[in-house]
Amino acid sequence: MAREVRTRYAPSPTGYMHIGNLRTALYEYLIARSMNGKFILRIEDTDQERLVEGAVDVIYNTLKLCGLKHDEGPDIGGPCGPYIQSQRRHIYLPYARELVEKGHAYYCFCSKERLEQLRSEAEAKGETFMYDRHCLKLSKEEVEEKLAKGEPWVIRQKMPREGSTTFDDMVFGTITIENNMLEDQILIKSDGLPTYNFANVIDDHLMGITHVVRGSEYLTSTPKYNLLYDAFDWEKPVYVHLPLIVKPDGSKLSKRKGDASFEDLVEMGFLVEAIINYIALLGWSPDSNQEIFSLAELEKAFDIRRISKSPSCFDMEKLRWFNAEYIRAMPAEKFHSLALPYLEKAITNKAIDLAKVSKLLQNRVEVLTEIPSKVGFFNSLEDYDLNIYTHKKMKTTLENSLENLKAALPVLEKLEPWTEESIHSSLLSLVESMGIKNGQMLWPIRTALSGWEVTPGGAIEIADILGKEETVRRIQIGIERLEKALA
RNA sequence: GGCCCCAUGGUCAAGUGGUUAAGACACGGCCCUUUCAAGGCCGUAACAGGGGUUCGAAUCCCCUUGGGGUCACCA
Repeated sequence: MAREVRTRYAPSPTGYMHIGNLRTALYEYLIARSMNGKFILRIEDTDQERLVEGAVDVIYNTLKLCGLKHDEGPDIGGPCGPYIQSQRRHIYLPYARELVEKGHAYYCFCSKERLEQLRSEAEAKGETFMYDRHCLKLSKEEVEEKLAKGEPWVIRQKMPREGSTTFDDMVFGTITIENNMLEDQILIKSDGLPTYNFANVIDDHLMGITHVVRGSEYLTSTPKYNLLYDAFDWEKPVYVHLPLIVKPDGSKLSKRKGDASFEDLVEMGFLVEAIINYIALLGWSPDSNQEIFSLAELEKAFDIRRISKSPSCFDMEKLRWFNAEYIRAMPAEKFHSLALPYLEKAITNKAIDLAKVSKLLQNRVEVLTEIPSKVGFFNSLEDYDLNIYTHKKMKTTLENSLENLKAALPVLEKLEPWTEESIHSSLLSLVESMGIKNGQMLWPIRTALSGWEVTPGGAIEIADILGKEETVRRIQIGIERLEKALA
């Protein structure tokens, strides 16, 4: 029987969840779920210099928001704990020592200064710097002596100098790297903690990870990890390297350049379901034409073999479309509850029924944050350019607008009860009796009621929401202003 | 620069030797219509270039070009 599939999401807590990281987490989750496996969260905080306060919470919150429930992790425990590398610090050194004994690694006492100098010398000559194995020559006695003296040390992996290393990746296929390209990388740092390069191998093995899923930037260093697995005689995992997500200009997403993180997108008014749906399709495609996927549907449909190799571009427009699809598909009450915080800020007039405004908005909004800019006229009528009354297609002019507003005013003043239906029928029968086009009546009314050229909803819906009193008042203002202009 | 990887419309992408080269976003047009949306219908638009292999290449091989990644006591 095959081993249980186990994947892991192993972020370092930088306090910033970029879209590529999130997609990696999503794919790891989907691979595990689609194969009845386990999804593990492990925090890779071996870089003490980059620790960020509260960063781990960002990770928990994001996973939770997105519904990527892990089966094991720092917060919920599990059989392979602890799940935070800094809390596992004591387990790595013995493994490194084992490697030293076996001849696959060695102590190095070179100072950072020496290395920096060698590096800059190489750079000056236009060469690629690679550690010169200065400390490999040290005898066992010399090493013991330096250790006894308390000289700072690191442990380096001893790479083979000849031959090549080949591995298979589920998405990129067979990859071969010449061994002489591999540097004797540091396994244990002078602070006693392992580097990512070492810790990830030890932990992945100890945690029984079967599928190592990560960005394609790790492709060229994977041979080093396999050499480690071989040195320990451990079973190697299946590798799934993911193509990068890039910006429209082709460069990769980065925090430094201010590219949107997951949190930013949420703040920008995007729904997590839409974000997940969109990024799932960035680099993976189903075997159907289905575009809209819930997380549960993704769990069923996901297939590693359909991950693409080429990098894909993060397209805000497409995300907006997904977001709009989710907004339109949700029940009106749900949309209203999401829209409410934005509406309450934009509309302070308590007479306005915000639920009705939400109904108007649901089909007209792609992201929640654009709500305020669409509803200001409900709150109060601002001065507007009278030229809006003139509309060629509606066949309206200043003159007939005035005329029609004057005709509508008494009808509306008398109207009882004040409902969308009653407004509709009274206005339309007025139109009929006057023998004019609908637009010639409704365009001027909508203009008078809103003062805007474009509004969510038409004259009737707006009149209903505004209420009789305010509707009449705004029409009167329109009449007065038109009369003044035409006088 | 060395090494590794990638290459279908502006974007996401299907396609695994024989297709009129899907679909989606965006864009344009039309319809619907009280503005704007939504919805419906239609349309513009692609196999980077050059060599092979083959009866036949988007699909296989090579070269070129372009793009990306990687070369840390970061992950």
